[in-house]
Amino acid sequence: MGRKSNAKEQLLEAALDLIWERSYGVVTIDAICEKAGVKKGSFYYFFESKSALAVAALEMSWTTCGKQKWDGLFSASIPPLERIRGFFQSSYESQVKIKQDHGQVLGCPCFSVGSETSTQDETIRAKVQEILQIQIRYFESAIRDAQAEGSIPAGNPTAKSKCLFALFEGTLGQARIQNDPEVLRPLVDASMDLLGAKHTQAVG
Amino acid sequence: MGRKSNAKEQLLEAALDLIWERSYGVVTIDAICEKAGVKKGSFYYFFESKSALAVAALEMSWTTCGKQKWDGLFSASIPPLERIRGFFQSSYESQVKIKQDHGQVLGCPCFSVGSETSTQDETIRAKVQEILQIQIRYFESAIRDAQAEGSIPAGNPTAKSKCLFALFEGTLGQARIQNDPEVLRPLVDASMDLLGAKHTQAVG
DNA sequence: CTTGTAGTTTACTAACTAGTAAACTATCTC
DNA sequence: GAGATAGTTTACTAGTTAGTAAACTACAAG
Repeated sequence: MGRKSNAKEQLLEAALDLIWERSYGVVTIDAICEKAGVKKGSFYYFFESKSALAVAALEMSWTTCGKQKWDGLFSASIPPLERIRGFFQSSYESQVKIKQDHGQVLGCPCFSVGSETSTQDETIRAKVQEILQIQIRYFESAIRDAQAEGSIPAGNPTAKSKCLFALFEGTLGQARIQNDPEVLRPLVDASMDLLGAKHTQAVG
Repeated sequence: MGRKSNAKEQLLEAALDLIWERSYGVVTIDAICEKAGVKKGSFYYFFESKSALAVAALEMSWTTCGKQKWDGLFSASIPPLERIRGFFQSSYESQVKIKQDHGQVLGCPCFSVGSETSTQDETIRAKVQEILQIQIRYFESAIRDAQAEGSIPAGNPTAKSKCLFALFEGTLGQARIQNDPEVLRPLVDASMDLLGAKHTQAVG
């Protein structure tokens, strides 16, 4: 009953896009509404604030896009070190494409927004932390598998995964600041170095 | 001739503080003026925009604080790997102190502001990139020295330094998002792992 | 002690921004 | 086709914001 609408989805998409391209603090509700083609009254019908919209947008982005992508890249059907190499290769390719589409390397929306808002907005901070923790577990699982099959030396997989993830996010940040996806290129090999793996040939 | 003033310095300090604590986009010129105890007319006497102020504040922060600190920590009088271990130990301690003073882990102002503004403000982006490139060279030099004395295996020092720096900034970002300086603790050892150094005892 | 210079203060405008209230409209169910 | 429900639109307020202009003040050198 009532009438149908895709305004909520339009707002979520517009918000994610604008915040990713620009930044959380600089994007106004008016700008999000305009990009979404939705009037401000409707915005407040669906969301109580910009903050609430951002949390919902990050959640949506992860559950409807990110998760599938990570599940595929970290599939247990792939040898563990190949998962990691493939993931970094894919990240590089993603940012190349983002630069083509948006004219800029944008990096990781979660980490950027999290770092920007962490001292100002607890709900965004918590959502970002939740998603990042999930992502770290993909690394952890692959590292554990690699250690089990003996392709890298034994060691604390939790610590190693955090380390690898920090390397990843730090490099993404650099790529955004330099607006150059090539900054991500060395990650494929650097990650293997970090884990103590022997060098192998490139991923397909 | 004319009259004396410390308004410019007050504005630079207030701006750096506020932008570091909150974020660039969310801090207004009015807020900076209030914190600095300076009227807006004076602000526009010294700076043409918030962007120009931010560039000047980052520059000042590096030349009057950062540089001395890095010079001391990366002094050639210290064995190369100890420089790196000492640097990460010092970064950890800094963030502990920052959390005590500001109630929050704040990370690296340069990287945070750079990531936030890179798609929006070319002058800030360029200044941030300049400072970050300088910082990477401290790592590079220490790595070269470590390789020369044989305490780590040979390898491309430029690539390794970028890698180490990304690990550093990524971890600082995580520490800010989690508001927990302990996230930085493992960097001392993780950096040695990354460089392929044998484990040694803790720094003094 | 006066004149030029460097910096300060006030008062203002115009645009923007978040947020609200209420009238309005489409669609489903009975 | 009468409600009820779900969503939309308009028009508004009150507060904030960037930026400007011009009068004002302290100081130093001649």
